[in-house]
Amino acid sequence: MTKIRIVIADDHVVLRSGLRKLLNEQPDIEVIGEANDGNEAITRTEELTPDVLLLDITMPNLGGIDVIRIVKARMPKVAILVLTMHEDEGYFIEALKAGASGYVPKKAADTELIAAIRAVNRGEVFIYSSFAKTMVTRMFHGKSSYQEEAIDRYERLSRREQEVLKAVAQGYTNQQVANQLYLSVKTVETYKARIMEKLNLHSRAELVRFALQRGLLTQEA
Amino acid sequence: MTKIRIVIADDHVVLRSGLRKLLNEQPDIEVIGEANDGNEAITRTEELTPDVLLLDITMPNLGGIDVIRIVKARMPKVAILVLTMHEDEGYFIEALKAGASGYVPKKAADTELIAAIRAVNRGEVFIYSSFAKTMVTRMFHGKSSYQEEAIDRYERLSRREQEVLKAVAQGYTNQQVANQLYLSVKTVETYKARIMEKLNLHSRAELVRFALQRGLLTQEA
DNA sequence: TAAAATTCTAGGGTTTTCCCCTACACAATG
DNA sequence: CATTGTGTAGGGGAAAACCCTAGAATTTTA
Repeated sequence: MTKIRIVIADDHVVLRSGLRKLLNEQPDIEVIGEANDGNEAITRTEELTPDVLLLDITMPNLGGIDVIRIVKARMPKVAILVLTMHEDEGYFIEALKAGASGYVPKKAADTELIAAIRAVNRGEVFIYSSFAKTMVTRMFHGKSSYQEEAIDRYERLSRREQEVLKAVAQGYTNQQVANQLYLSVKTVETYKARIMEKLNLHSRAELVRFALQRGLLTQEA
Repeated sequence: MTKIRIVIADDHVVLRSGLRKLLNEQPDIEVIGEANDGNEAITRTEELTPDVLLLDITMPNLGGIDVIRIVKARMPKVAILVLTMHEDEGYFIEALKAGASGYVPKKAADTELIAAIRAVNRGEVFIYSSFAKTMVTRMFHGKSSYQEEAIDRYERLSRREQEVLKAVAQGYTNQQVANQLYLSVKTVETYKARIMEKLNLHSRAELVRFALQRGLLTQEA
């Protein structure tokens, strides 16, 4: 009997250590490597070719969604299970679209995590119960497509537009953004208008909420 | 030889489970209880009177800083060790002021966490190395008092001012805030001006940054 | 308990910012 | 080679924000 070979990628060392103990206790699971950020996650996965990559989305250097895409492109046989503190449906959908096989929040029970690992290793898609429920509810209320489409469309913003979006959400005036990016205020205004149109937003408040959901606003920035 | 008795309070069940394994492996440490939110942290601590309360700051229902204050007021003998993903100096200082004996980020190594537990159990204050470093650096640059005072002064804002601060940071216009709170725009403008003065802020961007650091901007809100 | 400070509320007038529409060059794409 | 997307920007009017001032209510302090 071969064990399920796992690489854990999470920037919280304490969590990794704990998980390692927890998972190694299982008779059918073996942690074979760890990674501290997105880049490491990719190299470790390529080096070790695990059965399952247990991945946190919010990590320094390289965002988890991109890691999923890259790993899936290079090694489609590695099942990716996202383990995250985000209980946001936006991330959830995106992770699955990018190629993840499962999505488990950190507030899940350890037994659920283990069940998820086994499921994705068998080639199944594991959807954490409360997310499944939320999805159904949202769909009934017709909110799903509306909001998730907006979140999805973020990727279609050009680089400049993304920069402007972030700066505006941070509370800078158009003039200040223009100074930061060495542009005319007018140019910034145009970008902003296009952003609003593309994302179907109608006020700065909505724009800020969007940025928050996308994780664009952090302490460091 | 009596073991160090610990209660773990964190809303991430997976993390708790892992930590439990990790800590119970130590010969001198014993996890005697867990809590899923701030309220539970308090009741568990009162029920079990552990030697050390290992506490996450960001939890639902009751914020960690308040938990520190309450636990310290009711059971001053329990050492509180904060374990958090925040690497923000603001939280750090506040936690210590509120009565925590130590502060360890989740990205710390497991050995450091264990060392910290032993230290606070002995009655020492454990300061994670990088924070100590940051503190010293900040002091040399004179930034410490400046910014931390501002963070401190937040509590001196009146309730109305706090409401306005939050709403403005969320990107609402003064008019929109006024509508939400059933006030005149003019009143909101006055509050905003006072907030800016009290916190020594000079633009919406600074206000947003402040709100972010204070954790006033979250996905839910 | 009286005086002082703080808080809640809001208007007038000026300055700044934002928003709608328009415009053009360049690149990619079909 | 024409349509679409991106980077850039202006003019002019509307909206929002800012500075100053101010009174009533509440709280704190001397």
